[in-house]
Amino acid sequence: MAKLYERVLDIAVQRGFLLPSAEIYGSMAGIYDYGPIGAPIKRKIQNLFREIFITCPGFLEIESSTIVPKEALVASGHAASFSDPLVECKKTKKQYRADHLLQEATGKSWEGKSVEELQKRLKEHKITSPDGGELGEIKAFNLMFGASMGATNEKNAYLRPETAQGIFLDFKRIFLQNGSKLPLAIGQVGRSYRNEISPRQGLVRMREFSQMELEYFFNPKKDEMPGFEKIQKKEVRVRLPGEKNAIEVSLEDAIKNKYFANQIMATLIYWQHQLYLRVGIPAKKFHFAILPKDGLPHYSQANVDLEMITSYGVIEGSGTAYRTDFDLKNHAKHSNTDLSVKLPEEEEKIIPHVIEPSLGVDRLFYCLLESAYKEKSPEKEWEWFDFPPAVAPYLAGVFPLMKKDGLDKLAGEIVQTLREGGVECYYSQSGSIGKRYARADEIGVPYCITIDYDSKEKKDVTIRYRNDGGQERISISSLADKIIEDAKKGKVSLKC
RNA sequence: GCGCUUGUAGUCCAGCCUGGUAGGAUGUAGGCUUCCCAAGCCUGAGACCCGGGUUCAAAUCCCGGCGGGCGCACCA
Repeated sequence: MAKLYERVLDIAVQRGFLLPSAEIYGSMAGIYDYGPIGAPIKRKIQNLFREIFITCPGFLEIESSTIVPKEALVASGHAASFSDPLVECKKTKKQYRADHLLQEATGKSWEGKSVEELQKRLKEHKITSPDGGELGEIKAFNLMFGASMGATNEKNAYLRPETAQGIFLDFKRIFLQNGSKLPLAIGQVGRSYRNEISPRQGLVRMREFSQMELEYFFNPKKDEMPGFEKIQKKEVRVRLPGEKNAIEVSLEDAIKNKYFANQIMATLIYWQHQLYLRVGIPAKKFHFAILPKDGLPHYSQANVDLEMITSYGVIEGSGTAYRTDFDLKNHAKHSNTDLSVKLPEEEEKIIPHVIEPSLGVDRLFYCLLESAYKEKSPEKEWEWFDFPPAVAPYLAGVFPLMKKDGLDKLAGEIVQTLREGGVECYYSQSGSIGKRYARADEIGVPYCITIDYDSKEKKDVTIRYRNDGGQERISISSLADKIIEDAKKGKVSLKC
């Protein structure tokens, strides 16, 4: 019995959700193209993020460059922490991290030390591999894609390993151009790149992937969130360090118990909870894991990971990090630029603190595929997707019962009417009507419109609902409004 | 990156062991059929992952590469 993820990924490629990138040249591991069906779904997920995280008054969206100068990533700590010193056991050919082996032997952390130093210490402590073999030379493996800008072979730039850094680099000008006050929230949706040693698990570990991030800059002395009282009783599922199961807890209690650093962090987590629900991930399939202090990334003071439960096991769908002033402080130092700000309420200039939710688009997309996937059943003898209308690739398919006698022409007019009425739809006249319904189910289209001989006389059509196969007769003039109205009912309530 | 395994039309699969015209199903395009949950008939287009080797001859045997799956390692 094949694993669910295997089947889902197969179907995703077969039905045009995903395409293997550069397939005619043999494909590339860890890189996928989004096909004609997948691309609109991804776009809709990203737009839901925008709707929830960026369209609030005072929230801004930017699009920064994907190439980042080397110095910026040295300052952010990525140049050091994204480079793994790997060493091979000559006997078993297994790879180990030199700094981890040293840490085991000496009890102290060797992270970020130079290859030369680690090599010296390995010899000094006469360290052998855990398999008992002799160790080879250390090779630095950089998780970032290097780039050479200009007429040089030197790697003087990198493809960004996260979208966040662009926001920090642009912060000063945006702050000054937008009222010079805090809080200030800047979001970004875009591609990031990590040169994974061995990409696996389809969309879970990719070399090129998309992120949705928001940097919420605030005065650390004023960490309230406007409007928090409206949502403080809302509950999210939280998993505590060392615990296996998640528990339901209200946002205000989560702050009291120090699971979340403050109201800002609690709000940004609640918005993620809403985004996942609106994309169609069932509440039981995800929760927020509180990271223990010693498990934090190099930039973070507090971290909450969104964990998704999938057939791969638990995978990380997002991270919410309290980055403090780490990034701005380091960029200020390395670039020799003053990134502190003068606020009306403060005597001295301060460096803003930042809380950042960082969401993986591709992982969320995958999780959606897996949770919407439906096996064959007595009701439907084919595999289909139960996408909420908000993220379905099309809202409707338009089919003439026969492709002659003017039915095709009338169907073409209805497609036009629907598009003008704001309904994304597609047209198909191939095969029997039942076959076209099945095809629509297979890519998760929620509504099918069929034009028959009566349609010409009575100016009405059949609308067919994906999930129960039910049909009703409806006038052409009210069709677009009816579909839009129905699609809205699939929505979870709005925030803000 | 290491080990095992795998690669044939858009998709699923046969052929490979034992070298000799690549076959089926499904999809797709066109035609016929007043077709509402993958109906039927006719016609057409469509494939041996890439490179090298052995051989008169390679989808088939051998080597290498690339991709997929599993295990190990790695996973900011």
